Amino acid sequence: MRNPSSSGGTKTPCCIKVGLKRGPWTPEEDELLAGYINREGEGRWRTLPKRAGLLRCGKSCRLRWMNYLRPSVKRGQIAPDEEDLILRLHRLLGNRWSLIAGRIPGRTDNEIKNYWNTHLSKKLISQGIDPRTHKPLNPETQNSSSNPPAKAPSAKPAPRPRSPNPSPISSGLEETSSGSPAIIKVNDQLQSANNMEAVYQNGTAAAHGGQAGYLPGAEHYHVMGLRSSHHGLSNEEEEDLNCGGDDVFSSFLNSLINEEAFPIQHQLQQQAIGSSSDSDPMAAAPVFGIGTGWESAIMSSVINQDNNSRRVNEQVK
DNA sequence: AAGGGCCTCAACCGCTTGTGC
DNA sequence: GGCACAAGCGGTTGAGGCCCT
Repeated sequence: MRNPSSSGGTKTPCCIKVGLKRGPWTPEEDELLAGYINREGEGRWRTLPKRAGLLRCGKSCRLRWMNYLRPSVKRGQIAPDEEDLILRLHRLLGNRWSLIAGRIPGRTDNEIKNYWNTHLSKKLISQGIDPRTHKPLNPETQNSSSNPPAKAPSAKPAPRPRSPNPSPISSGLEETSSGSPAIIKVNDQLQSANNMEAVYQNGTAAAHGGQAGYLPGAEHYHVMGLRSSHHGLSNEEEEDLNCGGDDVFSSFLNSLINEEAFPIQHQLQQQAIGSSSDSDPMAAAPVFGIGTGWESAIMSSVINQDNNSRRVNEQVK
């Protein structure tokens, strides 16, 4: 795909540095990689290419496996319900594609990211919705067919400073001085969701021992309620993880995703039916109450989760 | 038919995070 | 605490196909 000679940065890409192959994968390479991983399993990507007999860097192998060769990867069109889920999750999580992908079986973060950038963001813009904040665009630009924003810079996610806990919500708060209280509430709640994620990551970090075959992020995905069939655990182990794991964040996310969990909002939506666009994401924006009590549930469940993870890790050993 | 522009998405890059020593 | 290494993540790129004129 990309021209190797086009990478003219100050740093030399690893693949060029060691004279490895770049660009599109050939069927032969796919076969080599898939065959090796099926025999030996995932992991140790840095040394995998040499062991598998591939002239690729480990990163490239990992990406090819994760995004294309992995058996669980679903190919083909994004279904309408998947699209709706992506929209809802993006409203909740922002550009956190791996988190979004984790909740959509068979879809990869790359695929969802591409689909968002090429389809959904444009769709939102055409509906007068800012794809970054899920808030209405400037009313002046709204419903303005003479000034289509298809190629507007906002169609692509704006570069954001990297941070340990990137918060898509911050972008939603930028204009809250003029925004509605409902949006502020939403964003407060979502910020809490981000914090919750951090709690979970911290809470399970101790259980992430360096066992052979351990896939970083696999338990994290589980904890986050992200069903992943490629984490290297058997069904029994996965069930063990599920059992008693609480998966509160997953439940929380589900409750956010499911509008039925928001009676007020649902009521508003019912009222809005017929009077506004049925696919208006803002019409589906949940209106949160304060003090749901989930935070304490999270904290207690973290302890259970941690203990449970330790137990499972012992079994894996 | 041609060719220019647009669109899609696989692949890459740079950075961050986690872990072991 | 600092360093090195492995892995994951989000942003970006560009080849190839499609569409329009």
